[in-house]
Amino acid sequence: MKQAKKQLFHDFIARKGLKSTRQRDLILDGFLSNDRHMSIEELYLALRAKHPNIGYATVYRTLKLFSESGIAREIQFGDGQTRFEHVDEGEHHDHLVCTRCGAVKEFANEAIEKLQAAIAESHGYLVHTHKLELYGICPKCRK
Amino acid sequence: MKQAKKQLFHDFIARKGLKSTRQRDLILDGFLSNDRHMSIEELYLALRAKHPNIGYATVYRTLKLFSESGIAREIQFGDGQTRFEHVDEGEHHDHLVCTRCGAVKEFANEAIEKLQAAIAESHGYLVHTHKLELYGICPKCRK
DNA sequence: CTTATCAATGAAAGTGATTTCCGATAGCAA
DNA sequence: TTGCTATCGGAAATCACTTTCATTGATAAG
Ligand SMILES: [Mn+2]
Ligand SMILES: [Mn+2]
Ligand SMILES: [Zn+2]
Ligand SMILES: [Zn+2]
Repeated sequence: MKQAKKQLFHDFIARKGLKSTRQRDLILDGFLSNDRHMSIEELYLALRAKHPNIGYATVYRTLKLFSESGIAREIQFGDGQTRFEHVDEGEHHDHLVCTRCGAVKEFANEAIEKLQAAIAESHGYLVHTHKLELYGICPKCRK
Repeated sequence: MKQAKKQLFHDFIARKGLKSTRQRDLILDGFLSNDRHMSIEELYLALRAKHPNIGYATVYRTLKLFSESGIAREIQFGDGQTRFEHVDEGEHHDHLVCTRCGAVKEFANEAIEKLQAAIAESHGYLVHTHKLELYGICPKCRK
């Protein structure tokens, strides 16, 4: 699955006539082997620990490429940091976010998805994305 | 209803020992008589047209006060601008946002709200807010 | 109706998170 | 191996707020 994403990204690189570079591979490895909801800075610092002179701008640009290639998606939990999560082919989920510790729980609910589609339909909108986030306190933080 | 909100805000001002100023009244009027989902800058520019030396910082601070007082709520549609919408006592709604022209349609769906509560419950989260936004193309933009 | 007091205001400076610029590097086609 | 450019990394620039500070003005006291 990690291999599949590497493959997808390499195909994307080739298709677009972009170059395969050491940095892109490092960043891809870092992204794929870390938490599913990392901010640019978190990934940058993690990579920086092993590769002292990788640039923030390169991490930033490469994450954008991951989004374009379809292996990542930008998310925004309202804490001022843009985060990126892994995208699995044909899968969709929404988020439960702990406002105390930042923990993120993913969930999928077919009934809600259907209701959303019906609402969009009834208002004549052609929906291409949606965002459903529940903010609260996680079980751990509730003690 | 517009009067009710003015009253609520004046009560808030009094309760907090804040001052009633010409600017706060102007901004309140501007906010109440405009679109329900304005960014700080949009409101600032609209006010500025009639009152050339009102400050951006004042609009900003006053909108925060509106939120505190309960007559407004901050929302974030992911376009990088914070928006403020009117709050009606005891009412809740979510949004359909046109990614072409920016049109916003409000909707409320009790079934979805119940499903959300059930999901939070099943994961042990104590939810205090949520965000549900459907992004797509509005009927007008679909032509 | 003054005056004194201190919150409120507006212009400008400061922040934090990107986003872009630019001279130096390094893939990769020839 | 070479030469052409895409990429890189560090720095500068942007953007959307957010705070600072000298001045102004709402209000309570006299
Ligand atoms: Mn996720
Ligand atoms: Mn609304
Ligand atoms: Zn938590
Ligand atoms: Zn539209």
